Amino acid sequence: MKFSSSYEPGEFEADIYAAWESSGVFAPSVLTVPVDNDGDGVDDRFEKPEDRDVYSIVMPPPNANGNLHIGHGLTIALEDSLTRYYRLHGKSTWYVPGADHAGFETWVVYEKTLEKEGHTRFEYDRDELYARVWDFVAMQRGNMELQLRALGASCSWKDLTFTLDENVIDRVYTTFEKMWNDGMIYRGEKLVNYCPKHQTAFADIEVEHVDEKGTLWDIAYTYDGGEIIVSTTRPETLFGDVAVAVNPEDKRFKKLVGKTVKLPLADREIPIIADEHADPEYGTGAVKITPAHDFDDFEVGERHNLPRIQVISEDGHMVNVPEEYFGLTPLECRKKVLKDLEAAGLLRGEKEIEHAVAHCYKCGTVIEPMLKEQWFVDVKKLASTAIEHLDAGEIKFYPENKQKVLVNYLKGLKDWNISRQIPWGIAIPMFRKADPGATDEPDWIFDRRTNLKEIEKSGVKYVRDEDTFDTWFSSSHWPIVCTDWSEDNPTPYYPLDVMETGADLLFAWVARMIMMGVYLTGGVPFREVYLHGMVLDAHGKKMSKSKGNVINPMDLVAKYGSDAFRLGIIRGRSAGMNQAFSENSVIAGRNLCNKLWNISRLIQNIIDEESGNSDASSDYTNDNTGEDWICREISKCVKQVESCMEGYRFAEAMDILYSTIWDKYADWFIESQKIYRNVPLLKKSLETLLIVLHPFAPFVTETIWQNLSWTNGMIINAKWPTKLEYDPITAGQFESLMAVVSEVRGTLAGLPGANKGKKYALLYDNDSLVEDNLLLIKSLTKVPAVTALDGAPRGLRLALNNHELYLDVPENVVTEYREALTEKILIVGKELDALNARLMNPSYVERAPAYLVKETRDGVEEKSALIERLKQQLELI
RNA sequence: GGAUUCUUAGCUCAGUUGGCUAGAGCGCACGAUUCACAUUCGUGAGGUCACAGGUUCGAAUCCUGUAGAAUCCACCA
Repeated sequence: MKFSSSYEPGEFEADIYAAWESSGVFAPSVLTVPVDNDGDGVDDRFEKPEDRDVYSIVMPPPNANGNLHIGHGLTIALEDSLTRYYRLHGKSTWYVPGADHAGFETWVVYEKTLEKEGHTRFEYDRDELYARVWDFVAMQRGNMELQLRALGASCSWKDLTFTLDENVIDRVYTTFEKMWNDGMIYRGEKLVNYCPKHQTAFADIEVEHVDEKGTLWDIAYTYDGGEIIVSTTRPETLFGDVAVAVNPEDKRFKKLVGKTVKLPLADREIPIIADEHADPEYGTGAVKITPAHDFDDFEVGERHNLPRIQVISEDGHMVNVPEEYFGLTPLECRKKVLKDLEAAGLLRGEKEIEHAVAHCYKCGTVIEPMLKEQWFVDVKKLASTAIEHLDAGEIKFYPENKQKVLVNYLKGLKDWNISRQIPWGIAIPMFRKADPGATDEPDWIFDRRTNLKEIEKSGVKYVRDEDTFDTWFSSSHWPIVCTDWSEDNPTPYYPLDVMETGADLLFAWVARMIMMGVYLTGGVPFREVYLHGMVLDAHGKKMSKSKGNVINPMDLVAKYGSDAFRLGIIRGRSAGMNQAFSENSVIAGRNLCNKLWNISRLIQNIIDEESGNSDASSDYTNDNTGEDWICREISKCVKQVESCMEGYRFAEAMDILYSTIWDKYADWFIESQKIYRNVPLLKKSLETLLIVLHPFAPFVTETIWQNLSWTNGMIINAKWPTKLEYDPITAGQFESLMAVVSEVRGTLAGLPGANKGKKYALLYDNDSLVEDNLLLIKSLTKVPAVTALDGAPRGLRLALNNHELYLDVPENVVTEYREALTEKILIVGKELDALNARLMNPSYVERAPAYLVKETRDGVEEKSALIERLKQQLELI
């Protein structure tokens, strides 16, 4: 087999992925695990999750017609590592890939291309637009899926779920119908966040609040014998005022409550009312009430049963206003109103203030609160049931604190506006009676035939609602639709083992999946939630196109390989934390892959040289120095990786693997095997490390596996290793040897002056550890010779270890070394003092655990002995 | 305004219930090198763990406060 001198990922990755995919290994092997709970001979449910041998996880669907960004790269790296890890454990794993129609995002892109062609959405009806966007998406689709493959995602492609798939729409309609029947859906005229540019409403969560400077104007509203001055940032909405509110506790205005005042610039009287909303401390303490254009005022209006007067239309122009203002944009109107107020002597002051202004998260346009009839979901029950399940600890969160944050959010959750005025989405299956006064039939009926503009029921004509669902409404079904769960067809893959996604989606998505899962299935949709933080640029700044600091994951994959990217993106990352990312960590990953490749190359060379040893790995025995030790270290590594994966500590698992492979396996064990060759152990140990690394670096481990002469099948299907056998005493002895080697190296490198780094022979006196490992020590330290001391000790005594060892350096060099030696004595002396001080403290000796006290005592003994040896050496000079 | 989190080496970050002399990668310095790997090997420098108190035999870790940073939520006209 061929191992070139360095690992070239580009030569292998595509073929390896194709081999996995065509072998069918991505699909789950077990479909049902029936259990007969009550023993009546009929299977009535599936195994409890903790007993089952399946593992399920679904992919947060990337935009179907987009490209993957760095965050997707992280998502895939994490989810695929989990999937592969549990597959190696023999579980039937199901990683369901997805593609998102990305309602609003895609719509914005498509609307731009429409504009470029000189058209607007208003020229077409909904079905036409839907068909056009469908084609538009189909044309661009596929990139994302290729990129998932390039990242090594071992997901079950035949189960790919698109958010507009028929079964998704069916499920959403079924849910909507159920909610409708349960009385949880209502049509309400409410103020919604409305983007005048996109002409659609948004959920609260889709709105971005930005602190901005604004002006607060004081305007006089007059009444017989006086005036009341109100403060407002939006004078143009004055025509929609229906009241002036003052705080009931505010003594200044107490007498005025109940009076009416004249609305400036308009011929209308409005009442002065008392409401807590008015803050005596803010502005003048009196506030105008415009229920149709302000969220607070809307609520005040509800409390006081006030009318709602809409003065800004959905396309952003003034309506229901005096003629001279009609048709102006709100901004034009504001200017004119201010001018006219000033002329009328009613403008009493203005002041700069800072306040939060809502913006469209996509185009930045200021959100206009707009009175609209929309479908709402009553969330009270959904949220409270979800909270019950969360409080019962049915979902474990990583990081832990997110559970509290989520419950807090659910407690304050407002009713959910699910109507969107965008054609690209799932149509709302509701129809309105064409002639409101005609019959006793209901005004609205549920019907799935959203492809029809009109339907007839009981002889009454109904017209469809043209709106579509908020994408989060359908997305909240994701665990259910991906696992194909249904009332009559429960599956062992539901609930999911884990939901992995970005921490920024905790509210928008995770919260809704939980509410929906609990509502529809009676149980939580996943057992655990792992939330990753944002991937920031190398300087800890958010990546954005405008800043030009966006890193494209595919560029890194092309440059360093898929595994390098995966290793790099996971490194140094912990749950929920936004963390910086730089190419350096990818380079470190690439280096590890290359290291492993070369380790394998050397081992294969050794095996090729040892004739007749190309059969599958067999039993091994540890015969030589270092072998028990590496078995111990690998066993330790496997165990630690297991515990890390259980706690979703990916970065830590990787660190452990990195140092085991590099600092232990390559630097010590492989080096020692250049002297002693234990072919069965070489095979076994390499296989073990390859398997344990495979979840993180699937391509290189599989490529090596395929290139080795003795391995069978594919590593993706391998069995997770059990511990390697070793003798702990021998394992410990090797550490003494390592310490000796390190001291020789360190001492040589630290020799003074021109002798720095020069190699001198190592002399030993009556030392079996050294005597038994002459060749190994010579090879590891690169000293010219390791020989028994003849005659009196000479040269430089190695004092750190309790061995009688000397470096055979000339007299003058020893003398020059004196200073370094003195310094060392001082340092060790300080350490000894610290230990002694601890022992002098009676509380410590009394109250600290015995093993610690013993360790301290041992330390004192050790350090004293060391100082003794160092002093002897000094005297020798 | 509220919530959550963070502050550890030049940089990016680990440090699981408090326990010896606080770790890693990258970077840096010095040295090595035909014989698996320069994507290499060896050695080393670099930290009053943001600050101030407290609890404890013992604090990077727990508590309180201060300062700074980030994210999310929020109706301040």
